[in-house]
Amino acid sequence: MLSSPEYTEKLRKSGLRPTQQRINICKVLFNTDKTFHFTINDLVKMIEVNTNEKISLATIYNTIHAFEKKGYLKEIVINSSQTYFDTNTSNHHHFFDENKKELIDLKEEDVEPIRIKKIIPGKKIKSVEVLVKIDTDK
Amino acid sequence: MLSSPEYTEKLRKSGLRPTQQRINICKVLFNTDKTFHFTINDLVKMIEVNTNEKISLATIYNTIHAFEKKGYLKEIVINSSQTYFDTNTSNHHHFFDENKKELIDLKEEDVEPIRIKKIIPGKKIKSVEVLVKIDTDK
DNA sequence: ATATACTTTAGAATCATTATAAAGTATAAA
DNA sequence: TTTATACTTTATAATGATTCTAAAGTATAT
Repeated sequence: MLSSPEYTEKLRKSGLRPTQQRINICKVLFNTDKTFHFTINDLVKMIEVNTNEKISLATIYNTIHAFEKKGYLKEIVINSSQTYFDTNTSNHHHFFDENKKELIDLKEEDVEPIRIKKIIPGKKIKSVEVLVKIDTDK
Repeated sequence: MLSSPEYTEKLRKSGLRPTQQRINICKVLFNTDKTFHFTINDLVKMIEVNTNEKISLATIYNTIHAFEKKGYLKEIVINSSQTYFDTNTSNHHHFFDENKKELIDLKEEDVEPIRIKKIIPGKKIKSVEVLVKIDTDK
Protein backbone atom coordinates (compact mmCIF):
# COMPACT_ATOMS: atom_id res chain seq x y z
CA MET A 1 0.00 0.00 0.00
CA LEU A 2 1.83 3.05 -1.27
CA SER A 3 0.88 6.69 -1.49
CA SER A 4 0.97 8.67 -4.66
CA PRO A 5 4.57 9.97 -4.28
CA GLU A 6 5.66 6.43 -3.63
CA TYR A 7 4.12 5.20 -6.87
CA THR A 8 5.90 8.07 -8.59
CA GLU A 9 9.15 6.78 -7.21
CA LYS A 10 8.39 3.17 -8.01
CA LEU A 11 7.54 4.02 -11.60
CA ARG A 12 10.56 6.23 -12.08
CA LYS A 13 12.86 3.57 -10.69
CA SER A 14 11.66 1.09 -13.26
CA GLY A 15 12.13 3.50 -16.12
CA LEU A 16 8.48 4.41 -16.55
CA ARG A 17 7.55 8.07 -16.45
CA PRO A 18 5.13 8.67 -13.59
CA THR A 19 2.15 9.94 -15.52
CA GLN A 20 -1.18 10.63 -13.90
CA GLN A 21 -2.68 7.67 -15.74
CA ARG A 22 -0.05 5.25 -14.51
CA ILE A 23 -0.30 6.52 -10.96
CA ASN A 24 -4.06 6.10 -11.02
CA ILE A 25 -3.76 2.57 -12.34
CA CYS A 26 -1.25 1.85 -9.58
CA LYS A 27 -3.74 3.10 -7.02
CA VAL A 28 -6.49 0.89 -8.38
CA LEU A 29 -4.24 -2.16 -8.50
CA PHE A 30 -1.95 -1.79 -5.53
CA ASN A 31 -3.72 0.34 -2.90
CA THR A 32 -4.70 -2.71 -0.90
CA ASP A 33 -2.91 -5.50 0.88
CA LYS A 34 -5.06 -8.07 -0.82
CA THR A 35 -4.01 -9.29 -4.22
CA PHE A 36 -6.63 -10.06 -6.82
CA HIS A 37 -7.33 -11.29 -10.33
CA PHE A 38 -8.78 -9.13 -13.08
CA THR A 39 -9.42 -8.79 -16.77
CA ILE A 40 -8.89 -5.58 -18.72
CA ASN A 41 -12.64 -5.19 -18.69
CA ASP A 42 -12.72 -5.49 -14.90
CA LEU A 43 -9.97 -2.89 -14.67
CA VAL A 44 -11.84 -0.43 -16.87
CA LYS A 45 -14.79 -0.65 -14.50
CA MET A 46 -12.59 -0.29 -11.42
CA ILE A 47 -10.99 2.82 -12.86
CA GLU A 48 -14.41 4.29 -13.56
CA VAL A 49 -15.52 3.66 -10.00
CA ASN A 50 -12.32 4.59 -8.17
CA THR A 51 -11.00 7.60 -10.02
CA ASN A 52 -12.57 10.58 -11.63
CA GLU A 53 -10.27 10.70 -14.60
CA LYS A 54 -10.92 8.71 -17.73
CA ILE A 55 -8.11 6.64 -19.17
CA SER A 56 -8.24 5.48 -22.76
CA LEU A 57 -8.37 1.77 -23.46
CA ALA A 58 -5.12 1.91 -25.40
CA THR A 59 -3.36 3.40 -22.39
CA ILE A 60 -4.81 0.79 -20.10
CA TYR A 61 -3.49 -1.97 -22.34
CA ASN A 62 -0.12 -0.23 -22.68
CA THR A 63 0.20 0.25 -18.96
CA ILE A 64 -0.80 -3.27 -18.01
CA HIS A 65 1.70 -4.68 -20.46
CA ALA A 66 4.39 -2.35 -19.16
CA PHE A 67 3.60 -3.40 -15.59
CA GLU A 68 3.66 -7.05 -16.57
CA LYS A 69 7.04 -6.61 -18.24
CA LYS A 70 8.37 -4.96 -15.09
CA GLY A 71 7.08 -7.82 -12.99
CA TYR A 72 4.33 -5.92 -11.17
CA LEU A 73 1.67 -8.19 -12.63
CA LYS A 74 1.43 -11.74 -13.83
CA GLU A 75 -0.66 -12.97 -16.69
CA ILE A 76 -2.78 -16.05 -16.00
CA VAL A 77 -3.97 -18.24 -18.81
CA ILE A 78 -7.30 -19.95 -18.37
CA ASN A 79 -9.06 -19.90 -21.67
CA SER A 80 -8.36 -18.22 -24.91
CA SER A 81 -11.24 -15.78 -24.87
CA GLN A 82 -9.93 -13.39 -22.26
CA THR A 83 -6.68 -12.65 -20.53
CA TYR A 84 -6.57 -12.56 -16.75
CA PHE A 85 -3.98 -10.73 -14.70
CA ASP A 86 -2.90 -11.26 -11.12
CA THR A 87 -1.54 -8.63 -8.76
CA ASN A 88 0.01 -11.49 -6.81
CA THR A 89 3.36 -11.94 -8.51
CA SER A 90 4.71 -14.49 -6.08
CA ASN A 91 5.28 -18.03 -7.20
CA HIS A 92 1.90 -19.72 -6.98
CA HIS A 93 -0.72 -21.67 -8.88
CA HIS A 94 -4.48 -21.51 -9.30
CA PHE A 95 -7.77 -23.20 -8.89
CA PHE A 96 -10.30 -22.25 -11.49
CA ASP A 97 -13.87 -22.77 -10.40
CA GLU A 98 -15.64 -23.79 -13.58
CA ASN A 99 -18.98 -23.14 -11.99
CA LYS A 100 -18.40 -19.60 -10.79
CA LYS A 101 -15.75 -18.83 -13.44
CA GLU A 102 -13.57 -17.67 -10.61
CA LEU A 103 -9.86 -17.90 -9.93
CA ILE A 104 -8.57 -18.88 -6.49
CA ASP A 105 -4.93 -18.67 -5.46
CA LEU A 106 -3.06 -21.76 -4.41
CA LYS A 107 -0.27 -20.65 -2.13
CA GLU A 108 3.16 -22.07 -2.69
CA GLU A 109 2.70 -24.45 0.22
CA ASP A 110 -0.61 -25.69 -1.18
CA VAL A 111 1.11 -27.55 -3.99
CA GLU A 112 4.06 -29.84 -3.58
CA PRO A 113 7.01 -28.84 -5.75
CA ILE A 114 6.55 -29.81 -9.37
CA ARG A 115 9.31 -32.05 -10.60
CA ILE A 116 9.87 -32.15 -14.33
CA LYS A 117 12.08 -35.09 -15.23
CA LYS A 118 12.35 -34.43 -18.94
CA ILE A 119 15.12 -32.21 -20.25
CA ILE A 120 15.31 -30.66 -23.68
CA PRO A 121 18.90 -29.92 -24.70
CA GLY A 122 19.55 -26.23 -25.23
CA LYS A 123 16.29 -25.27 -23.55
CA LYS A 124 15.71 -23.79 -20.13
CA ILE A 125 12.54 -23.83 -18.05
CA LYS A 126 11.14 -20.32 -17.80
CA SER A 127 7.99 -21.02 -15.83
CA VAL A 128 5.80 -23.80 -14.51
CA GLU A 129 2.12 -23.05 -14.32
CA VAL A 130 -0.44 -25.34 -12.76
CA LEU A 131 -4.13 -24.79 -13.30
CA VAL A 132 -6.46 -26.97 -11.26
CA LYS A 133 -10.00 -26.92 -12.54
CA ILE A 134 -12.61 -27.58 -9.92
CA ASP A 135 -16.34 -27.88 -9.97
CA THR A 136 -19.25 -28.69 -7.72
CA ASP A 137 -18.76 -32.04 -6.03
CA LYS A 138 -21.75 -34.22 -6.77
CA MET B 1 -5.58 -45.83 -37.43
CA LEU B 2 -9.01 -46.55 -38.79
CA SER B 3 -10.32 -46.92 -42.30
CA SER B 4 -13.17 -44.90 -43.66
CA PRO B 5 -15.98 -47.33 -42.70
CA GLU B 6 -14.57 -47.44 -39.22
CA TYR B 7 -14.72 -43.66 -38.86
CA THR B 8 -18.29 -43.90 -40.08
CA GLU B 9 -19.00 -46.31 -37.27
CA LYS B 10 -17.12 -44.27 -34.71
CA LEU B 11 -19.00 -41.12 -35.64
CA ARG B 12 -22.36 -42.81 -35.69
CA LYS B 13 -21.75 -44.38 -32.32
CA SER B 14 -21.13 -41.00 -30.78
CA GLY B 15 -24.25 -39.52 -32.28
CA LEU B 16 -22.57 -37.62 -35.07
CA ARG B 17 -23.74 -38.22 -38.62
CA PRO B 18 -20.87 -39.54 -40.69
CA THR B 19 -20.64 -36.82 -43.30
CA GLN B 20 -17.87 -36.71 -45.88
CA GLN B 21 -16.42 -33.65 -44.17
CA ARG B 22 -16.25 -35.31 -40.77
CA ILE B 23 -14.75 -38.47 -42.19
CA ASN B 24 -12.10 -36.46 -43.99
CA ILE B 25 -11.25 -34.56 -40.83
CA CYS B 26 -11.00 -37.89 -38.99
CA LYS B 27 -8.56 -39.11 -41.61
CA VAL B 28 -6.41 -36.04 -41.27
CA LEU B 29 -6.40 -36.21 -37.48
CA PHE B 30 -6.44 -39.90 -36.67
CA ASN B 31 -4.89 -41.78 -39.61
CA THR B 32 -1.58 -42.10 -37.83
CA ASP B 33 -0.33 -43.68 -34.65
CA LYS B 34 1.42 -40.49 -33.68
CA THR B 35 -0.54 -37.88 -31.81
CA PHE B 36 0.08 -34.22 -32.51
CA HIS B 37 -0.85 -30.64 -31.67
CA PHE B 38 -2.50 -28.28 -34.07
CA THR B 39 -4.29 -24.99 -34.44
CA ILE B 40 -7.32 -24.53 -36.64
CA ASN B 41 -5.05 -22.81 -39.10
CA ASP B 42 -2.73 -25.83 -39.18
CA LEU B 43 -5.71 -28.07 -39.74
CA VAL B 44 -6.96 -26.02 -42.66
CA LYS B 45 -3.58 -26.47 -44.33
CA MET B 46 -3.48 -30.19 -43.58
CA ILE B 47 -6.92 -30.64 -45.11
CA GLU B 48 -5.79 -28.78 -48.22
CA VAL B 49 -2.77 -31.01 -48.59
CA ASN B 50 -4.31 -34.34 -47.65
CA THR B 51 -7.73 -34.28 -49.24
CA ASN B 52 -9.09 -32.96 -52.47
CA GLU B 53 -12.31 -31.67 -51.04
CA LYS B 54 -12.61 -28.23 -49.58
CA ILE B 55 -14.24 -27.85 -46.17
CA SER B 56 -15.56 -24.49 -45.04
CA LEU B 57 -13.98 -22.84 -42.03
CA ALA B 58 -17.29 -22.90 -40.16
CA THR B 59 -17.53 -26.65 -40.58
CA ILE B 60 -13.97 -27.13 -39.43
CA TYR B 61 -14.70 -25.19 -36.24
CA ASN B 62 -17.97 -27.03 -35.71
CA THR B 63 -16.37 -30.41 -36.19
CA ILE B 64 -13.41 -29.74 -33.96
CA HIS B 65 -15.70 -28.58 -31.19
CA ALA B 66 -17.92 -31.60 -31.65
CA PHE B 67 -14.88 -33.88 -31.49
CA GLU B 68 -13.62 -32.11 -28.40
CA LYS B 69 -16.99 -32.53 -26.72
CA LYS B 70 -16.94 -36.24 -27.53
CA GLY B 71 -13.46 -36.57 -26.06
CA TYR B 72 -11.61 -37.23 -29.30
CA LEU B 73 -9.55 -34.07 -28.86
CA LYS B 74 -8.28 -31.98 -25.99
CA GLU B 75 -7.95 -28.24 -25.99
CA ILE B 76 -4.68 -26.85 -24.70
CA VAL B 77 -4.55 -23.32 -23.41
CA ILE B 78 -1.38 -21.32 -23.81
CA ASN B 79 -0.94 -17.60 -23.50
CA SER B 80 -1.31 -17.04 -27.13
CA SER B 81 -3.87 -15.64 -29.43
CA GLN B 82 -4.64 -19.04 -30.83
CA THR B 83 -6.19 -22.17 -29.48
CA TYR B 84 -4.26 -25.40 -29.73
CA PHE B 85 -5.74 -28.86 -29.88
CA ASP B 86 -4.16 -32.20 -29.07
CA THR B 87 -5.03 -35.55 -30.59
CA ASN B 88 -3.46 -37.11 -27.51
CA THR B 89 -6.34 -37.25 -25.06
CA SER B 90 -4.48 -39.18 -22.39
CA ASN B 91 -3.56 -37.56 -19.12
CA HIS B 92 -0.40 -35.57 -19.76
CA HIS B 93 1.21 -32.16 -19.54
CA HIS B 94 3.13 -29.88 -21.88
CA PHE B 95 6.22 -27.94 -22.59
CA PHE B 96 5.65 -24.82 -24.64
CA ASP B 97 8.70 -23.63 -26.53
CA GLU B 98 8.36 -19.87 -26.49
CA ASN B 99 10.92 -19.53 -29.20
CA LYS B 100 9.42 -21.89 -31.75
CA LYS B 101 5.85 -21.46 -30.47
CA GLU B 102 5.69 -25.22 -30.34
CA LEU B 103 4.06 -27.64 -27.92
CA ILE B 104 5.86 -30.75 -26.71
CA ASP B 105 4.20 -33.57 -24.78
CA LEU B 106 5.35 -34.43 -21.33
CA LYS B 107 4.49 -38.06 -20.74
CA GLU B 108 2.86 -38.99 -17.48
CA GLU B 109 6.18 -40.34 -16.19
CA ASP B 110 7.98 -37.10 -17.09
CA VAL B 111 6.27 -35.21 -14.28
CA GLU B 112 6.04 -36.42 -10.72
CA PRO B 113 2.47 -36.59 -9.49
CA ILE B 114 1.05 -33.21 -8.63
CA ARG B 115 -0.11 -33.05 -5.05
CA ILE B 116 -2.66 -30.39 -4.23
CA LYS B 117 -2.94 -29.97 -0.49
CA LYS B 118 -5.70 -27.39 -0.44
CA ILE B 119 -9.28 -28.53 -0.36
CA ILE B 120 -12.31 -26.42 -1.10
CA PRO B 121 -15.41 -27.82 0.59
CA GLY B 122 -18.08 -28.89 -1.87
CA LYS B 123 -15.65 -28.74 -4.78
CA LYS B 124 -14.00 -31.55 -6.66
CA ILE B 125 -10.86 -31.44 -8.79
CA LYS B 126 -11.78 -31.96 -12.41
CA SER B 127 -8.38 -31.60 -14.02
CA VAL B 128 -4.82 -30.60 -13.29
CA GLU B 129 -2.95 -28.99 -16.15
CA VAL B 130 0.73 -28.17 -16.05
CA LEU B 131 2.27 -25.92 -18.66
CA VAL B 132 6.04 -25.62 -18.58
CA LYS B 133 7.33 -22.74 -20.65
CA ILE B 134 10.79 -23.21 -22.04
CA ASP B 135 13.10 -21.06 -24.10
CA THR B 136 16.59 -21.04 -25.50
CA ASP B 137 19.15 -21.57 -22.74
CA LYS B 138 21.64 -18.73 -22.91
C1' DA C 1 12.96 27.75 -21.25
C1' DT C 2 13.41 24.38 -24.63
C1' DA C 3 14.36 20.29 -27.19
C1' DT C 4 13.46 15.65 -27.23
C1' DA C 5 11.99 11.36 -26.18
C1' DC C 6 8.31 9.23 -24.07
C1' DT C 7 2.98 8.95 -23.46
C1' DT C 8 -1.65 9.28 -24.30
C1' DT C 9 -5.44 9.14 -27.19
C1' DA C 10 -9.44 8.27 -30.47
C1' DG C 11 -10.42 5.70 -33.80
C1' DA C 12 -9.23 2.31 -37.27
C1' DA C 13 -7.48 -2.21 -38.16
C1' DT C 14 -6.71 -7.00 -37.14
C1' DC C 15 -7.84 -11.58 -36.61
C1' DA C 16 -9.53 -15.70 -34.44
C1' DT C 17 -13.83 -17.23 -33.55
C1' DT C 18 -18.97 -17.40 -33.58
C1' DA C 19 -23.55 -16.41 -35.51
C1' DT C 20 -26.87 -16.50 -39.33
C1' DA C 21 -29.90 -18.40 -42.31
C1' DA C 22 -30.35 -20.65 -46.65
C1' DA C 23 -29.20 -24.79 -49.25
C1' DG C 24 -27.79 -29.59 -48.86
C1' DT C 25 -27.82 -34.36 -46.80
C1' DA C 26 -28.46 -38.48 -43.73
C1' DT C 27 -31.86 -41.18 -41.78
C1' DA C 28 -36.07 -43.19 -40.14
C1' DA C 29 -40.63 -44.20 -41.26
C1' DA C 30 -44.19 -44.98 -44.57
C1' DT D 1 -38.26 -45.97 -52.79
C1' DT D 2 -40.18 -41.87 -51.35
C1' DT D 3 -40.73 -38.47 -48.11
C1' DA D 4 -40.49 -35.82 -43.97
C1' DT D 5 -37.49 -34.17 -40.70
C1' DA D 6 -33.72 -33.17 -38.16
C1' DC D 7 -29.07 -32.53 -38.64
C1' DT D 8 -25.08 -30.34 -41.48
C1' DT D 9 -22.64 -27.49 -44.33
C1' DT D 10 -21.68 -23.21 -46.21
C1' DA D 11 -20.60 -18.30 -47.44
C1' DT D 12 -20.75 -14.38 -45.34
C1' DA D 13 -21.51 -11.16 -41.73
C1' DA D 14 -20.82 -10.12 -37.01
C1' DT D 15 -18.30 -10.07 -32.73
C1' DG D 16 -15.01 -8.69 -29.56
C1' DA D 17 -10.56 -8.59 -27.48
C1' DT D 18 -6.43 -6.66 -28.63
C1' DT D 19 -3.12 -3.99 -31.39
C1' DC D 20 -1.89 -0.29 -34.52
C1' DT D 21 -1.54 4.53 -36.09
C1' DA D 22 -0.17 8.96 -36.03
C1' DA D 23 -1.24 13.28 -34.06
C1' DA D 24 -1.43 15.90 -29.80
C1' DG D 25 0.23 16.13 -25.07
C1' DT D 26 3.73 15.73 -21.26
C1' DA D 27 7.91 14.67 -18.42
C1' DT D 28 12.56 15.55 -18.09
C1' DA D 29 17.40 16.66 -18.97
C1' DT D 30 20.05 20.40 -20.36
